[in-house]
Amino acid sequence: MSTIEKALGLLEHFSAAHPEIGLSEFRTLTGVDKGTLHRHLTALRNCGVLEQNHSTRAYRLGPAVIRLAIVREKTVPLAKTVKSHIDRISDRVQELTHAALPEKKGMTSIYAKDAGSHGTRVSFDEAEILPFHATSSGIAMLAFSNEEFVQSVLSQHLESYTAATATDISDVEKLIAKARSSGIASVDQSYEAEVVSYAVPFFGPGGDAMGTIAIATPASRMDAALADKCINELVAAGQNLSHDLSGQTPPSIAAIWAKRLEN
Amino acid sequence: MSTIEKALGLLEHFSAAHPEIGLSEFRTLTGVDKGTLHRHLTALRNCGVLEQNHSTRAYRLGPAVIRLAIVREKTVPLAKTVKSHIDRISDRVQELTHAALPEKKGMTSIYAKDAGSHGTRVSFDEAEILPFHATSSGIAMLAFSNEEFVQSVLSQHLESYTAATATDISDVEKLIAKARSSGIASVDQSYEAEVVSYAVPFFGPGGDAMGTIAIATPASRMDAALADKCINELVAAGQNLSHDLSGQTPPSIAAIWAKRLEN
DNA sequence: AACGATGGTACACTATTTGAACCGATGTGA
DNA sequence: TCACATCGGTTCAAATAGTGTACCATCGTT
Repeated sequence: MSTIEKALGLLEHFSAAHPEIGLSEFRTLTGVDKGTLHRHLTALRNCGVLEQNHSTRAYRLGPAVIRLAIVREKTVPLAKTVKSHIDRISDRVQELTHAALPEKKGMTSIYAKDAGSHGTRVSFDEAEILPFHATSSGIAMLAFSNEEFVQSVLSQHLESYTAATATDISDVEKLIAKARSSGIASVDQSYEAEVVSYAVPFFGPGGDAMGTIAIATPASRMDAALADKCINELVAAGQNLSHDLSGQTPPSIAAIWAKRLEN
Repeated sequence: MSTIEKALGLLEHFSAAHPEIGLSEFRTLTGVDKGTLHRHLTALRNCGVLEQNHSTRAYRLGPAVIRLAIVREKTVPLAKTVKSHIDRISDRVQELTHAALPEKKGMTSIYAKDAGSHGTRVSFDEAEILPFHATSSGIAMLAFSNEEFVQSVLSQHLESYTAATATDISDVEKLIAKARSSGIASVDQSYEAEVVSYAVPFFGPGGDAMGTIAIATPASRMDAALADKCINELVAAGQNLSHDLSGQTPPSIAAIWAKRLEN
């Protein structure tokens, strides 16, 4: 693996829950030698990708990533487009709705909205990492990605989060197969207890899945009527969002989705 | 220079005006060997920092930067804080107001607002790179950065943008000295003709300048009264913004600013 | 069909990266 | 106060990964 990939891999350890990481902590997180780590971290700091807390010397993400994100958004106005669809669904279904993009370790949510006024609601943070095998977003992504990527994900350790988490490769493959045939992924309390969710992918130019949109609700509130509503909204949004991003929905999925909306 | 820095340096070539860059174009931009470039670019692509246009094979910024920016913003809520101050100034002065952060090649604007309803207005793009020596933001930043950084900037070629651009080191140093003594930087049509601007830095914890806020107006509209208004707004915002970011304004500047606001 | 672009690849050479050992500062408990 | 632990950071010989030349494949154009 190139040093570039090793160094950039370090950035994956930063999250909203873990925004600053010191040298020693990095060593325990990664197992990489201290000297090497230090050189990588200072290189990243010199580029503005990281900066250091003056008092603790711990590293955190730096200002350079802001510019990159702005330029990216001007290049591919994904956040803006996604936002409008999520807002619409959230408004109509009155449940937590979010969009996520694939990263190495899982899907990372880039926007979430909960318009609901219910007493119980699903808690959720942007930039959270959602494991592929245990969340509807992850299954939806895997179901419409190339087999090579699926296998690389499934060959890693499949952590268990609740009693219902699928931790066997064959079980996850069943979820994937079901998502492929139905055009929609669903999981029942497999990542967080008392939370069920549905997800669909959206497609970019070239017909490959770019990311997912999902609805998560408390298990107690989910029934056949709500499930139907969620699925219809997601399928419609999957089509429209792909279209807005000048993407191409693969014909096979387009057919399944169209059939779903007829009913 | 480490390979990490070389590779990440490639990202500087992407901008809103130049969102996709092919291999050969990169070669002419950087002068780096094609083989090396290709390996660096694919490494960045593997990390999600870049992605490739399917049809043209050209590279553009990838989805990974979105997550990084979200996490960064959750770590240091700069954009949010800056936005509220810019909106306020823009509203009160009715002229184009923006905030910028230092990058290697110059200041990059992260947020801009033009509340003005005038016939003439300054055109402006976010993520634009503003050269240090020719813009008020750049001078404001240099004036309150360490001397080592100032010299590294001044020792590079100082491009001329208008007839009024300061291209001599000594001329730029005069602008810097003036900004240091007055607590505010100003340039008169030195980057774009018919545009004059004022800028102040804001400070982070540790008392070092994190970035700048600036007002730019058409030269025709600027007079002593408007200049006074701009300066007062900027100075007040420089103080407040530094405070909101839990930063420390260095005592010397704090004194100059306080004096300014007394009048 | 030859040409000139383009993006991408293979391999010998060598320069960069690596990691064990070391340094200095800070903090802590006996 | 002292010894000890822990922190971030540095050094330098050994080894690995990076480099650039040369070459290949594909696409459009002439």
